Parts: sequence; structure tokens; C-alpha cells
Amino acid sequence: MDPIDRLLDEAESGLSLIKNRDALRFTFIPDRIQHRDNELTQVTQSLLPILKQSRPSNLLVYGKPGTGKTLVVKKVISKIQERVKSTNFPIKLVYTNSKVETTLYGLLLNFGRQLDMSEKELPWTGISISEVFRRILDVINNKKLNVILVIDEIDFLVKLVTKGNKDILYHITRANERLNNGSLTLVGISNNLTFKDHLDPRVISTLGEEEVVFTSYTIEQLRSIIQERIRMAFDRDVVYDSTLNLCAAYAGREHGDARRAIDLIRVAGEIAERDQSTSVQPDHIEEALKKIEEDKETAALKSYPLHEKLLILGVMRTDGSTTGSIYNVYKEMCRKIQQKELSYRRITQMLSEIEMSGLISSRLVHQGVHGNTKKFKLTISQSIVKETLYLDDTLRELI
DNA sequence: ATTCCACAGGAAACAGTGGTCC
DNA sequence: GGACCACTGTTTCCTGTGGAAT
Repeated sequence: MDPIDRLLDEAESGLSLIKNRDALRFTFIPDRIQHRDNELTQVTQSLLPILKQSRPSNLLVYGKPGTGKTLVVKKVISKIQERVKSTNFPIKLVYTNSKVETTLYGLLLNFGRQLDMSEKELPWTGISISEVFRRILDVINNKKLNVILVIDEIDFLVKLVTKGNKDILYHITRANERLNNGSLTLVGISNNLTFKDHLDPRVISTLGEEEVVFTSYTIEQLRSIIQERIRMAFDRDVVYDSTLNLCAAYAGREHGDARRAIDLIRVAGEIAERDQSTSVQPDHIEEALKKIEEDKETAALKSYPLHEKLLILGVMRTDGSTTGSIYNVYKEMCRKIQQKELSYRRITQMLSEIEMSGLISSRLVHQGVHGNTKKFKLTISQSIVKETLYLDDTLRELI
């Protein structure tokens, strides 16, 4: 029998522990968002003026990852939209994420597209950023739209903005002064409480008119959140209490991250299904934890371009060595596979970038007369690096 | 106290790509 | 068709670092 058919048959006839997969996604918005009553109230209050057809203040939302910031903001806005649906007062929610849109231009383009602007009105390159923004404002003005622009991970946008175009955030926050009809309200969401330090004081004064801080979940709160998701997703008594407790404990250790907790129980459930187990047990959580880590590592490794991969190999070969010796090994590998080597400066920059992803770690070492250097170490297992990079044809002969 | 090493990392400039606008 | 624009990836240039050696 065809192995694919066999797997499909098994999946069809086999035990299906998870009855509702959607409930095991963090982005699934439940009817009631648990333990966020305070934050829901505060966000609603700051957006309330829009119901009275006046412009609300710009809003900043802070909180660690997995504290439900985006869920709460989206929930409140969708409720407001529901309320005004019957009136002749269109509210448009535009959601963008600065981590996904890696350039300012891309972010504005995404904004425009969500306002139904065509490629003709907003080409994907060729016009200046201020022109793009002017065209967007024109649309808001002409259609008399009340736009709530949600920028998730706004700290990344601030980084983009500080590179050049310093004024664009200022223009966004002051857009209403240029609008005769409609309005533009900015809701910024950030994981980083200190990002405002890098902003122009004029921007801070308008952007931070209202602020809501999301506290991290306690282990007890995480436990009840997971419990509710389990109730929605599984049959009764399928998930052990001890499994639930372990899951909450692991996620609590990661600064109260509910996203991680829900991921963990989902993957554990999938592993249990594959094992043909009739219940989800603590062992499955342990296994899920390992699998999530490994998946993250191989995905990161695969996503790197050639020279980054070469550097990771270099770090692996010279484990615990300095930038200088990693560069030498890297150059040698470039020669072997007939690639042009990059400059030393670029390599130090790349090593720092890779370090940010957590695949390697470094330590600054002061060696006196032998100067200062960084020593790099691989933080993941060598076998994962070898197995993953072996899939890359260009690198195979180096492994 | 001063010098020196071997880098780290910021700033600016440049090359190249792929586009618009007039 | 040429001026202009955004963006990425890179190079070049430069200043800063901190403990050992002198």
C-alpha cells in the first residue's frame, strides 16, 4: 500500500483527540478574554470618543509577548464596529505589523491596500513616502472614513523610522490636522516599554496620549486560560490535571506567555494523537517542549542565506573561538565552494544578527595586550546544524 | 601613566535593482 | 529617456574599548 495512503487512512480512521483545533490557536478570540477585564475597560474607554463621532486620542498598548494585547485591541474595535454598523458612520480597522512589514514603505502600502487602494493609486515602488502618505490621507478625506490604524510591534517601526524619514510618525500622529473629513486614530502595540526613548518628543506627546499596560499572566491565570481552551478543544477527561499543571508551569516560567502555553498544549495533543494515546499526559508536554524548540531551530537555520549558514558552520567548527578565527575559517570555506567572501565588517555584523536569533551566543573578552574580541559558541546541538545544512546542495561538501 | 593590541560597532557612502513620473 | 525614489546589501572609514605590557 502507498505510504501516503496509509498515513491518510490512519489519520481518517485513527483516534482524533482534538475536537476543535481552532480553540488551540492563540489568535482565536474567545467570547470572553479571561483575566483582561482591566485592560479591556481601559482600551474601550480610550476608544470611546469614536462612538460619539469625535476623534479619540492616540493609544499606546504595552505588554510582554503572549499577554493578549492584540486580541484585546481587535476585540474592542470589532465591538465598536458592530455598534456603528447600522449608523451612517463607517469605521475602518486597519491592522499592520511592523515586524512583518520590514520597511516603512511596505507598511504604508499595506495600510493603503486595506483602504482598497489599487496598484495604480499606490504602486509598490517609485514614489516618495510622503507622497504615499498624502494619497492615503486623500482617500480617507474623500471617503470620509474613520480609520483606526493598529500598528503591532510599533517599536520595530520606530527603528525603521530612525534610519531615515524621521518625520513620518509625526505626520501619522498629526494626520487629523490635515483632514477635513474623517479621522485617523493610531493604536500602537509594543512589547518594549522603553522604545519611546528613541522618539522625537513631539511624537511622544501625541502618540502617548493614552497608555495601557498589560501585566503578565500569573501561573494560576495561565492555568485557567489553558483549562478553558482544553474544555473547548478536547473531550472531558482527555487531558490530565497534571498535564495542565505542567503546561502552566512551563509557560509561567517564560514570563507568563499565554501564546506559548496554548502552543504547548496543542503540540502535546498532536503528539498524543500520533502515539494513538487516549489521553494527553505530562510526558507529551515534555516532548512538545522539545519539538517546539527543535522546530524553531531548524526553521531558523533553513531560512538563512548562504553566508550566514557558512558563518554558523564556522562557529561550529571553531567552537568557542574569536571573530578573527571564525573569519579565517569562513574565508577558507568560501574558497572551497568558490564563493566570493564578504568583508570583515559585514561578517561581524552578521554574527551579531545571528546571535539575536539565539542560535549562537557570544561573550566579550578583554585580552589586554591581545586586544578585545568576542568569542562565539553554538547554542544548539551540532547534529541539528549538520542535518539541516546538509540539505543545502552548496554546503553539502563542507559537512 | 602611557602604549598597544585586536577587535566592536557606528556612520556614511556606494552599487544595484526595480520601479514612477513628466 | 532621464530624473527621481525606496530599499537591500555591502564596503570604507573611523572612533572607542579595556586590561596587559612597558
